Amino acid sequence: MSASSLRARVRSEMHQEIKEVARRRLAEEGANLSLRAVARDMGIVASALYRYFPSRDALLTALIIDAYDGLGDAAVDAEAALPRDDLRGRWLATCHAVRTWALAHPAEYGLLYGNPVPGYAAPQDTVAPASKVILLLAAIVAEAPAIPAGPPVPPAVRTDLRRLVDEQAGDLPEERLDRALLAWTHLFGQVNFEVFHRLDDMIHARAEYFEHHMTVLADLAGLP
Amino acid sequence: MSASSLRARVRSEMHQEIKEVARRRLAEEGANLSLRAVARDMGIVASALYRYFPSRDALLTALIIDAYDGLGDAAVDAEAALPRDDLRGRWLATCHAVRTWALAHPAEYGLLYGNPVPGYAAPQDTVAPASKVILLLAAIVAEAPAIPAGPPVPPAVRTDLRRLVDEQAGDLPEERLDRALLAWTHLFGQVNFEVFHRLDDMIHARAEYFEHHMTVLADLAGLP
DNA sequence: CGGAGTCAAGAACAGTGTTCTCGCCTGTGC
DNA sequence: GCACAGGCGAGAACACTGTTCTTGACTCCG
Repeated sequence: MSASSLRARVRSEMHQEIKEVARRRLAEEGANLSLRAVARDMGIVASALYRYFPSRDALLTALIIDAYDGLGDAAVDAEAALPRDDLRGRWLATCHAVRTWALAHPAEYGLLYGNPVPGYAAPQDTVAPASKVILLLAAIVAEAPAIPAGPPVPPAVRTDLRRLVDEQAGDLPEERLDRALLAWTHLFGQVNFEVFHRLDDMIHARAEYFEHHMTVLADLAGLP
Repeated sequence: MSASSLRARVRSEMHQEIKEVARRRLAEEGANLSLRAVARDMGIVASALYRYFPSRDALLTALIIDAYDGLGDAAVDAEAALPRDDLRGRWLATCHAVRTWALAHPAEYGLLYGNPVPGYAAPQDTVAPASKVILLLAAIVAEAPAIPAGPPVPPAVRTDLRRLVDEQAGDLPEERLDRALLAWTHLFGQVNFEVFHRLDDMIHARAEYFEHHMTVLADLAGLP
């Protein structure tokens, strides 16, 4: 048992190191990860990597899950650091954490929210870590005293939202989940634009720009 | 002259056909375009393509410019079809045109708004066609009778917006450009999520969902 | 201490973008 | 009408890529 766990431990360390090197490569080179380059960086031959990951896609999946976890944890930690009654603070902290993490890990962020990788279909393992941020936003909107009126939610959309609320076993009026989704969409839309350099020559004060728009969304979500 | 234009014409037809085949390949296979596959589809050897495009990146750039033009034209045409005084109609038509085009050309859309291609830096030729949609949105917001109050635009952001307005030789209060940018960000954020299959198991009534959120944004932009 | 199982290496295969050279062949300028 | 420069496609070559399989070594376990 302890012997088997010794083997298992060095194996898991090898897993970690491969992912570490792959992340570095990804950060330096951009989206297309080369197994042979990773192997070279480790002083190893490419085929040896197949002892640890059955394919390049499997390695990518591992990186994606780690990235979702990293992003989700950053958001959760930032949000948890604020007093529970500071709804707007918790909201902005979540948004800032997402932006900060994305700017610090652009390649990994691109893996998550950019073009889907060609032959790659996201396995089921990725859906839980992927939904951390939206759940966080929904939880904050749930506590808002009242949300500003807006156009009525169409019935078909209401059905979808109802189902989502039921699945997550939460208790949240559809209007509020709708606002949370709106904010979520906007948050990642804006981070996308910034990380993918779509704002480079347009907006220079990007931090203020981001904060400003997230404030508009906080208003729209009824956060005091 | 007419002789030289004969060579030039068949050359330009060849250009067109290569792009056509490449688009087909892109639509079927996904983001990573293979020159050799394109050549095979044309019954030609890969190196022959280099007579027409100096590199794979150059071909990609040509596809990207075409795509920006296609998307921009779709938006402009849809917007132009509505009476000038129907501000909200023009707004929604623009949004719908963008969504429809993106869903009809997912791979090309991914080229535009997904992960930046690895070694590829967008040349200057792409900035003009890329800004058609935001200019359209800004023009509509410019005609709104009044925009609803919101948080003040921070000074640094105001400076950026002022500069943008000056460059485009328009005449538009910063608050309005800010709302146009907000809507623009949201529009592409939402289309991104839908095209990249991030809403697949979440929202089934995606058309209504889209319309609903674009309506919220129209309100935010003060469109009657 | 012997054997089972894990590991890394290396060769091989099919595929990629890109470059270069070689003939062909045709549209062009006289 | 003709000679020829130029454009063109083919093909080989190079340096890569992911992936598979075999081979040999080494190590941990009974």
